[in-house]
Amino acid sequence: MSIQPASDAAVTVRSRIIRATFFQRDPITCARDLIGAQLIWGKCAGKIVETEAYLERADEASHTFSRPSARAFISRNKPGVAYIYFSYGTHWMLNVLVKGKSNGFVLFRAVQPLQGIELMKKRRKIDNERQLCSGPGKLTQAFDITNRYHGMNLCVDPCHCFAYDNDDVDVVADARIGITRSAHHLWRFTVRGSEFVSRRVKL
DNA sequence: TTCGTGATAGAG
DNA sequence: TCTATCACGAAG
Repeated sequence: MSIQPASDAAVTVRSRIIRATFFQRDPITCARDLIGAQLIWGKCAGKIVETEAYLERADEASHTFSRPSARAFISRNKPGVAYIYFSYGTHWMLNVLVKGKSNGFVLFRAVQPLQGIELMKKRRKIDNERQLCSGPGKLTQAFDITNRYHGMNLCVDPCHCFAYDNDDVDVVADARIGITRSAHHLWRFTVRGSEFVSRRVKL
C-alpha cells in the first residue's frame, strides 16, 4: 500500500487525490471521497470509515445555521483547514473546511485504527480496537485532537494530513446521526459492512 | 434510557 | 445574566 500526503505536488500525480481535495468542490463529494482514505495525525493513523457532510447554506443541522462564528470561520479560512469544536462538555469534533461549488464541513465520525494502536488504547483506556475510534468523540480522544489544532491547514504538514491508497472502497450513503433538523439528507458516508463505524447502517 | 458536561447564542 | 441547545459517550 502506498501512502501519499495530499500535498499540492501529489495532486498532480494521482487522480484519487485530486478528487479528494477541499477546494472547487462541495462537502458532500468530499465526505464521500474521503471514505477509505487515511487520517494521519502524529504517530497515529487510521482508515476513514465514516464521515458526514454539513453545508454552509440550506442545512439546518450545520453550525453555520445558528453560529455566526462558524460562518466567519469559513470566510476567514482556506479550504482544507481544520474546524474543531467542543461538544456536550466533553468531546472534541474534527471537521475539515470545504470551499468551492458549495461551502461547508466534513465531520470525521470514525476511523479504523492502523498505526499507533497501543497509544490509542492508552489514551482511550480500553483494549477493544473496534471501540477505539468508532465515534467522533472517541476518534479525537484516541488521536489526541483538541482545539489546539483548530485552524491548522491539513494539506501541508505530512504529520497532520490525509493520505490515499489504491483500495477500491464500497461506500454507503445514509442519514446523518444525532441531529433533528435537516435529518432527511443522505449525507453520512460509511464503508459498507465496516465494524469500525459508530452505528451500523440499517439495511 | 439517562445524564454529565461546557461552549455558544439569543433573550431579557 | 439566564437559559436552551447541542454533529456525544458511558453506564446501566
